[in-house]
Amino acid sequence: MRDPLSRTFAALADPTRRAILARLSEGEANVSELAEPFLDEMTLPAITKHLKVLEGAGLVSKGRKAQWRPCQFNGEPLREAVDWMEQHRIAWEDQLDRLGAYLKSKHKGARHGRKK
Amino acid sequence: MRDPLSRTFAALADPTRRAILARLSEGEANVSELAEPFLDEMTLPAITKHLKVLEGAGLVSKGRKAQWRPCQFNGEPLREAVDWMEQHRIAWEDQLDRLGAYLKSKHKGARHGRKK
DNA sequence: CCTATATTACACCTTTCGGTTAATTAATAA
DNA sequence: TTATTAATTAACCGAAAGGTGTAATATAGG
Repeated sequence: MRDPLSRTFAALADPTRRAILARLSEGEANVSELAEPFLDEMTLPAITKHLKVLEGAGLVSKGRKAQWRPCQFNGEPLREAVDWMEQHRIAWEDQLDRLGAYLKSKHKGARHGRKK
Repeated sequence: MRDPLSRTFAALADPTRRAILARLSEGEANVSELAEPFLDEMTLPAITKHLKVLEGAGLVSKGRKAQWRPCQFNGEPLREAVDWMEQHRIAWEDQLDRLGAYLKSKHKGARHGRKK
């Protein structure tokens, strides 16, 4: 996943990472706070790795305060990702609209014995 | 990746698959048509696999017309994905707004020797 | 039936992912 | 200095991802 968009989507393609982001979108937290809800499912190094993926995607930035690493959410990369999705979702809807209009016109044409 | 959201994001986390979706958002196409732009980078079975990932995420549906498999885009799964991103992006912006307001009030307080 | 075209299935390989345990660094506190 | 807390690093593992080449499967048309 070299390109930024792929990195963003890949980072989001994991429920643990999404949960971490959801937590961070409420406000900053350090690593052990982020890890706490998952410590019955996985260990701390696993969380460290997840955070590194999120950092790599630019979705999280980590500071330092004594021995703690306060993490912050960064929603900026989401914009490009949302844009991509919306652009193609809309193209798809337009496509459906055109299909619908075509079918409708064809039906009318059949009923009236002509097109338009 | 068992949950639908993870499947959607994972499917989008690959530039080849995104290109296929982009192509399909313009209108239906069969497998070899979709493969054509990539045949110098990879083989047909690779495309078949990518299509299967996209199908698994519900982003593409495949029909059959003689020996061709016309593929269609389905933008429905994108809705949930966009919703997730927007929800947290907005929470993040609110967070920034609150921080900005706090800093501003603190500055005023410092200038006037009191808070509020 | 035979053949050509479109697509998939199968077996395999290499790299990445998501996790582990154990050791290590960094900073505070006693 | 020693101990404690927070977090990372390193080495390793199994499974999944993303490819390949080769065979198999539809389907249409002589």
